[in-house]
Amino acid sequence: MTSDSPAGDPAAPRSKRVDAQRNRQTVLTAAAEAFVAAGVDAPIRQIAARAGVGMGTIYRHFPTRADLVTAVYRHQIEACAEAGPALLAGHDSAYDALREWIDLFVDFLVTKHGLADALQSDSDRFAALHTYFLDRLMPVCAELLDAAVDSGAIRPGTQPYELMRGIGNLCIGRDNDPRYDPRRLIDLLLRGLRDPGAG
Amino acid sequence: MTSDSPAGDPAAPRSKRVDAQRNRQTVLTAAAEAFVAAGVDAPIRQIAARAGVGMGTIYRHFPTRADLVTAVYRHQIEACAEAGPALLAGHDSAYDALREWIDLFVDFLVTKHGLADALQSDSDRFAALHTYFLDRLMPVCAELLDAAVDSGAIRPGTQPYELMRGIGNLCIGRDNDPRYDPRRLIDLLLRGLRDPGAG
DNA sequence: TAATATCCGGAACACTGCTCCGCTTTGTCA
DNA sequence: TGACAAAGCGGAGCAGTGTTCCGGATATTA
Repeated sequence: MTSDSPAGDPAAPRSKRVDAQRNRQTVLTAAAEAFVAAGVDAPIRQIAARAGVGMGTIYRHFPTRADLVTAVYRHQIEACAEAGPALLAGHDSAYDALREWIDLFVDFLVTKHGLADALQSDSDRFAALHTYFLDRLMPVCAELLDAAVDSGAIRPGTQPYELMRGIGNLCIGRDNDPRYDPRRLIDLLLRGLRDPGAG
Repeated sequence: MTSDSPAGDPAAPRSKRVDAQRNRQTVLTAAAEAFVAAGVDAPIRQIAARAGVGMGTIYRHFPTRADLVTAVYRHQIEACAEAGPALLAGHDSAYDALREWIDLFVDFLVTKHGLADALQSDSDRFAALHTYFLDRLMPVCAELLDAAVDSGAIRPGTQPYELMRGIGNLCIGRDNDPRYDPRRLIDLLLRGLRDPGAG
């Protein structure tokens, strides 16, 4: 939002060359397709071939893989972040808002093959992705969590970081094994979060 | 237990050469060290160098990485499996037995860096490891779970596979971030499992 | 149009898993 | 003991991946 606006920004020394802008978009599209087909681990060469560009082009626009993944999913991450306050405002029960937001978050993770895996990957390649997710979504989660605690629906003591990471972890696993549904376990988790002494 | 006994088995055509047995043990020791130092993803070349053998030797004794990991941790997996019935017999409350067994399981996973990650790895390299864990531990978990359900301590409906995999997933992440403790989330999970209508 | 800043492509390097086969060592039998 | 066959060993070599780098192509500007 700060660097993409070519119009009349006096601080911006110059706009990107049009071919560069075009390539950036082409790579983004190709990457999105490749991620669907092969997960966020799709080989760079494969993405480059699909986009019809060289590998160098991808690395110039997106120095790390996390940058590429972030760029591809930015809109959806933003949507998820913005849904938090909206849900809170639209529900009488903060707990219901929290639950629905988590549903959104889980849907996002499980439909992007390998995204949850990447988020918890031990490799440094995805560190920036991890950071971006946390920076953007953890405050939202914290707000919902606090509201639910304040309303007495859930017990205090659980930290937003831990909850988000736990949910993310439960979403790991790209197969469609019917024996494993992350949502059922997350449901259990939320149930365990409820304060038995409150409605 | 079936192939390691060289003594007097009439079905065994011949015992392994002593140098082969020695190498197998050397590799096992080196692998254990490497796993501690670099996780279960430690490069084969590295393990080979540490053991002072060629890569071919490792691949001959342990055709897949899962075989190597399995062999290294076999004793501990067995111990975990055998602890199940013992805990059940030693506790009045099946729920307490289940909880303690899960503690054991979690301790095992979190102390072996990257083991939980490997268990849920998308890669086929670890498929056999996954299978071994499940074959050996899922029946144990099922027994404990059934007993806890029968005693009325927890609600029915949760499958052992789902529970084990969920717990395994929660243990993923090799860092020691104090903000994330799998045990706290697993505690929440167990709390959600309890039948609110029972003691 | 000419000059130059920018960008592109992919060869090249490093690292990994894994296979394959010539050579070495061990066990056996006369 | 000596010789032979079977078993085992080592690591070169192939394939796939991430990442860097720079000569050449292209767009922009004067």
